[in-house]
This record gives sequence, C-alpha cells and structure tokens, in this order.
Amino acid sequence: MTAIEEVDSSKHAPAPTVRRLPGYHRLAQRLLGEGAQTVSCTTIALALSLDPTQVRKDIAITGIVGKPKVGYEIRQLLESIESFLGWDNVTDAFLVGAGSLGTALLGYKMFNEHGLKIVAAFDNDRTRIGVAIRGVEVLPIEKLPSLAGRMHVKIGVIATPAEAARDIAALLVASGIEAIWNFAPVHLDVPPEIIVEDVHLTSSLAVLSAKLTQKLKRK
Amino acid sequence: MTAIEEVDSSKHAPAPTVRRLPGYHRLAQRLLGEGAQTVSCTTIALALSLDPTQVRKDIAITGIVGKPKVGYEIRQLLESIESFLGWDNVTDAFLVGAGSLGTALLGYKMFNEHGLKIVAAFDNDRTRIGVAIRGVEVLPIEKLPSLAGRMHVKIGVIATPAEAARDIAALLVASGIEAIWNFAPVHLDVPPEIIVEDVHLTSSLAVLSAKLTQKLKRK
DNA sequence: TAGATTGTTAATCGATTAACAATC
DNA sequence: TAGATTGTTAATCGATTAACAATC
Repeated sequence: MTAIEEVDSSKHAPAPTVRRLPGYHRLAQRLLGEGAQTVSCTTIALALSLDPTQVRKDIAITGIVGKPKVGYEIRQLLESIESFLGWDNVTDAFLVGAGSLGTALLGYKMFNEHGLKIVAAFDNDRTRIGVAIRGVEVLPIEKLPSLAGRMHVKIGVIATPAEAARDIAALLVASGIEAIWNFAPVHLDVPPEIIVEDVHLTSSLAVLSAKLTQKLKRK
Repeated sequence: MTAIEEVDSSKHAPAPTVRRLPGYHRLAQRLLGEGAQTVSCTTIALALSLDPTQVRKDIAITGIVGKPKVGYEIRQLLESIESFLGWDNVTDAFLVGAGSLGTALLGYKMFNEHGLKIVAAFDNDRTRIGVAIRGVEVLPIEKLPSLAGRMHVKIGVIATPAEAARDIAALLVASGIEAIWNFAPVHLDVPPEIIVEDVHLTSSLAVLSAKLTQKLKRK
C-alpha cells in the first residue's frame, strides 16, 4: 500500500507547546526592537532556559521554515505565531464579574493584541452596573443572553466568586458561547464541545507551596 | 544485594498531581459541609471529570490511607492535603506592584487559608505609597530589602508591568527571598535554588485561542 | 569551505490509564 | 458473603531530549 500521508489539519497542537509560543513571540518582538533580523532556536532556548530542540519543534508547528545556519526571519516568525494562535483576528468576549479581578483583566490592554477584546462586562451587583470600567460598560447579568446572540460573542470570561461560577457557565453555554476562560476556583461541568481554559490561582500557589515546603524541609 | 528501599523524602511530587490537589480539597470541603463523612476516588473523579485511578494516585502522594469499599475519611483527607501543601503553616509574602492586579490579589482572602499571607505591598509610584489597600500598607520599593531581612519573608509576589519584573526579581533574590510567584509576562532568570512559579495569562489565553481557532476552522 | 543550524527520526522519560490482587 | 474500593504493578501514551543527515 502506497503510504500517502493525509495531512491531518485537525491534529491538535500539544498544549505545552502552545503555552510556550507567547514567550517566543515576546522575545522575538524584543529582538526586533533591538534591530535583529533573524533569530535561532539556540538563542531563544538560551534566553528562556529551554532546550533548543524543543524550541525548534514548537516553532515548527506554526508552519514556518527556517534557514540552516541562520535561523528564522523574525518578522515571519512573529506573523507565523500570531496566525497560529489566531491573534490576527480578534474575537469579542464578555466579562462576567466586575470585581477587582475583573477590573484588573479589563486593564490588560495586552489582550487586544492577543486576539481577545472584552466588549462588555456583566455583574449582578447594582452598585457596579451602569459604571464604565476602563471604557467598558458594566451591564446587568440579565442582559447577557440576548446581547451574546445579537453580537455573536464567542468567548466568556468568568471572574466571579466561586459560588456564582457554575450558574454563570450554564448561562454562557445557553447563550451560545463557544469558549470559557475561567478564573473562578471551581470545576465547570459543561458540554464537551465547549472549550474551557482554567486559570486556577490556588493550583499555581499549591505548586509554589509544595516546592517551598520541600526546600525548607531539606535544610 | 538486599534491596532496602530508602524512602526518598526528597522525591518530588509531580507538578500535575500538586495542581489537582486543591480541587480535591475544595470538593472535600463542600461534601463535608453537606454532611458527608467519607468520600471515594470514584466520587471525586466523577465530580471533577477525572480518571479514578489518577485521583487515587494523586491522593496517595499525601500519605493518607483509605479503607476499601468506603474511601477516605474526609476530615483526614483535608488535613492530609493541607499538610502536604504546607497550608498549615502560613508563609509571609511581599507583594510588589500595587496596581489593579496587585489589588485584586490582595483581595483574595482565600490565600490566607492556602499558606500565603501578604504582609506588605511595595510600589514605586508615589501616588500609591502610604495608602493601605485592604489593610495592607503600600511602601516604597526602596524599603523592601531591609524589611525582607528583618521579617524573614520567604515569598515575593511580582505583579508589576513586564518592564519592571526582571529588576524586581533580582532585588527579591538579593533580599534573601526563596520563592517568587510571578504574574508578569517575562521569563525570570534567577539562580537555580530560587523557586519560580509563573502565572502567564498570555499562555493560558493562547491555549484558549488556539483551541477556538481550530474549532471554528473545523466548521 | 567549514561549521552552525535546521528538520526529522529515534530513544528516553514521565505521566496517565489499565489490570488485578487484597480487603473491609 | 458479595462486591465496591483501595493500593500497586504493568502497559500505554505523549512529551521531551538525543542523534544525525541535509543545507546554507
């Protein structure tokens, strides 16, 4: 049987690889600003304390082709990562929870350059509703479903207390959202076709604590 | 040669396992509140969409012993996780960067129950200095080194803009800090004995974007 | 040219999942 | 007792790392 390789475009990129790509992008931007034209995996690996082969494989997944002995054209590398991550077409998002974390997230102008545009915020606290935070208006949560449909919003960002998060997730799903960026410390039980990415600060803190506990125990 | 197993207490727990432990703890707390006395891996796995064997192995690392057919004593499980993660002896921490993210972090009372107590905040912005945010005073960054030594502070939390983060990391290391919880989107190049745990929102967002981009492409 | 670097295949490592005896 | 669940060993899976030919 002649092996004709089917290029499986649905093949998922490993999450660890995807997580590292923004770091490469940031470094490439800095180097470009410093006047560099090209960059090699060795340079990237050294700057970010990674293995050069790993960097090469990670970068390869974006589809860019480098030149032996030279490396990658920086502008091309930037574009390649941007298009792979979908940073070139910005997706509208709703933020739910306009507390201090929500406010901090609204302050990240960075997100706009990374494919995410928060177009409205929602809360159930009357004192917060109507106010605009960093140019984004805070609306009553009741308005979310109809607005989500009308504006074809695809991403919901949950920055509510834990207790509210489950209900909010259900509301987002019912409103036709496709992906949830969850900052609440709860497991969201949503249908499998809904994408969920958790930012669990307690998990991150747990890794820090466990390592520190061990380090101090060794002394 | 008789194989006497040396119990290697320096054996590190896998990071993925450590990341999942807080979720088990949260669930166990909830179940205890609902009147349950014991919990099985099957129950936990079902509630958190995980594999029962994985849950069992994760829990085993904390040293707790369960009862076949019954599961684990919930109170014992809670204590076991807490002591493993070092949540029972709270470590003092300094926060650097009293902007909106820093303010949000100061608002997480939760951290106090998770081994982290932010005892002071630092900034270089004169308008922020002197003010107390949620009961924690904001001090000029110059005071950090001497205070860190005097108070034996072990953890530094970096919530500054990216540009400042490298210098702050160096300052923290020079001040005798042992671990850094880094929220700035930069790679910190610190000595190997310093523990660094990164919370890179851009990496998390990248995973979400990449998955969503793929999902939408499939349609 | 010589040698650094890419692209790619193979080997290793570590985490997840499966299998199953022990046990309450 | 019967059967659900633990604890543990083995098999699988996937990511990282090593090896090496191709090439600018």
